Amino acid sequence: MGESSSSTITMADVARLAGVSMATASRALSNASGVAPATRAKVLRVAKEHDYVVSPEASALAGGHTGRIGVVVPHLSRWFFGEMVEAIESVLSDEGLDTLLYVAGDPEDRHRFFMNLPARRKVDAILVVGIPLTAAEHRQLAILGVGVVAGGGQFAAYPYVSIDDEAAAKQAMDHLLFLGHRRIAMIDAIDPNTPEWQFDGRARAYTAGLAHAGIPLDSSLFDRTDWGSDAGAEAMERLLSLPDPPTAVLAHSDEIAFGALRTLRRAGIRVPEQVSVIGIDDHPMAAQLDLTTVHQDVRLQGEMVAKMVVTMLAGETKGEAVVLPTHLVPRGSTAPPNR
Amino acid sequence: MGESSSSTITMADVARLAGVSMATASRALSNASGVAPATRAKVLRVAKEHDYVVSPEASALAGGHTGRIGVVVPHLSRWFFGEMVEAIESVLSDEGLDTLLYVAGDPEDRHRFFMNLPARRKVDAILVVGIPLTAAEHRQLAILGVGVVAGGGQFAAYPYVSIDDEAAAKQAMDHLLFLGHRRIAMIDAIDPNTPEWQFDGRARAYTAGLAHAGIPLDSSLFDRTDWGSDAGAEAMERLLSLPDPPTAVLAHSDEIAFGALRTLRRAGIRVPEQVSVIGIDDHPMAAQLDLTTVHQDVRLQGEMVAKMVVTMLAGETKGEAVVLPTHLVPRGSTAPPNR
DNA sequence: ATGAAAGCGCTAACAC
DNA sequence: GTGTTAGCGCTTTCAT
Repeated sequence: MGESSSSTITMADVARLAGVSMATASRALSNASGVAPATRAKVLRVAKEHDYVVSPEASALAGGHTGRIGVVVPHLSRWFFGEMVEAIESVLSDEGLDTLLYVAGDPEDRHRFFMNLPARRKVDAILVVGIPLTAAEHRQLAILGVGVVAGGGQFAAYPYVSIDDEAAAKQAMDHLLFLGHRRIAMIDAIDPNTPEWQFDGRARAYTAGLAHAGIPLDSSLFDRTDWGSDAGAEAMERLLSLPDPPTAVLAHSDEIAFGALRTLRRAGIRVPEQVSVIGIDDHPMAAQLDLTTVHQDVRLQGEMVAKMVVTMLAGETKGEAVVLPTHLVPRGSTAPPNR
Repeated sequence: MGESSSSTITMADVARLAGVSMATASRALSNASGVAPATRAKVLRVAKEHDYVVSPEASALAGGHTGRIGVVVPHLSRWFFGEMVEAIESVLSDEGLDTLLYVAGDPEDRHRFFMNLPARRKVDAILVVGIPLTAAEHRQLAILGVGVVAGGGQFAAYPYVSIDDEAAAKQAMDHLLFLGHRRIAMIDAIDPNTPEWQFDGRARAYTAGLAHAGIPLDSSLFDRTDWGSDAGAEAMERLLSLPDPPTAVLAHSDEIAFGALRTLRRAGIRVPEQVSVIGIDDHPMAAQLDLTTVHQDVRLQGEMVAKMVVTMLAGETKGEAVVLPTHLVPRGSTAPPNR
């Protein structure tokens, strides 16, 4: 009854109670080798009886590692990242590692994160999700002096887990082309000033797909904007106000596609009869909205990238890169063109 | 050029380099009082020059606090929790506190979290989001020996920030009743075996609203299921197969409402002409789907609950509770009944 | 297999 | 205002 006098018990106490030295107690508790089974058992029993857990701070100070992994994401309110972090946390906690979360989405937070490095001396490794790093950021991360693994995007500099963005977008483009579309627009989430040589994979697949089909690129059909459904809605408005609107739209993501669908519905334009729309990601709401899209397994990516850091921590650092497959999910928002 | 020899510099080094004692260096660096401005400046300069940051482990060990807040959520892939955690992390990081994330949604994870208490000795406070605790869990949390603050739900035991669920659902019910509906169904996210005396606020508002309008409760119209749009879709199927289907549906959440809308659309039933649907939360996709709903400010809740722990840590522990207002957002999914 | 002892890097009394 | 001195609770050689 009542809380057991929560007066923190130390390892010294446990050692004494078990009739062994602190060294032995430490070995037993940390599951190290060189302890007689019987001794280990006794120590463990005493520890359990007194509800003892080692002080992570002291352990880290003396031992050199923190047992924490820093996870850096640009957002959490977007489904993709929430799902990813949920999967990562699940694996890490199974491994007895803690997740230290850093949200560094908008430019200001991002700058602060990479300049101040709040994770310094606090983590054993860093997991960067969905943030393609600049050279300067890459240099800053190196200061942390810990391993880095990346996920959910294309990163040459670190071991990573990702889909092939270009391949995914190609699957979407192939679908539209197969249906017979030739006047195809893309709404991309990318800075409008980005030069062609550093287009993201999805944009490259768009231009390549057109080129391959012998369709000249009409720059008015290549709309660059923000991510998010509002941006998608506005982009669709621009596309509709064109003298010769597209018969099909490839959205950089499902969320952008949602916005495009909204604009089309409000304009009274029927999908897919008058305009086809295809997204990428297979967001949970895509099924709801009957949006044709390209599926990627986000949860699996999170699990794999988390396992990758665990492996790295274990010292078996293979500088690997895992690329997960994607596939088309045909639904009701795409059909052959009527023009 | 190259990484500055990352050999970790200690406070002793900084002190020596600045020509002061470690104590003074410590005071200067921790922004404590009792240091001559000039001295402080010098220490700070030396520290910056050598790119020094204190060891959190050592500091925690000696000082007694960790600088970390444990944040416990049931999910992250759902918008509500992602948004909440994003807001919390934002405030905490502004305060120089780190966010230790724990996802304890499904029964198994939840049990493990509360039994093993992985956060023990690792955090200065705990923030529980969206998990109404059982008495046993409450007792377990006490073992942590740190302050607890709750958010996103109704919690009597701790200081908390939340909306008034009953009031929010009442706003929805009032709207439906005002429109003239009398055959109103509710799809609730609650275990079907829950006795009436421990209904959640939203369910209470439903039964109370009916009673107030003199409408007898038809238990076949009160559908209890899981959260999530799939559950909502299935519940709507059940409601449609009733001999006398409802003219309006109150969904426990927007996500459930999304599922209901899907079923209605697939059944070719027009909304709101034949059936009205109203949700609660004002999920970003609600606007997209033109769903009438009750708005709550999730981001603000996250910010406030985070500030509450900061206040608590500062010692000004007011056992307060903040209840944020909600309001109806009329959109196109509700209209007067036609039957 | 076990123990003794030396830190890990810092904070907090307590003196001066 | 600044310095001295104990620890904080553990891990880890190095002995035994």
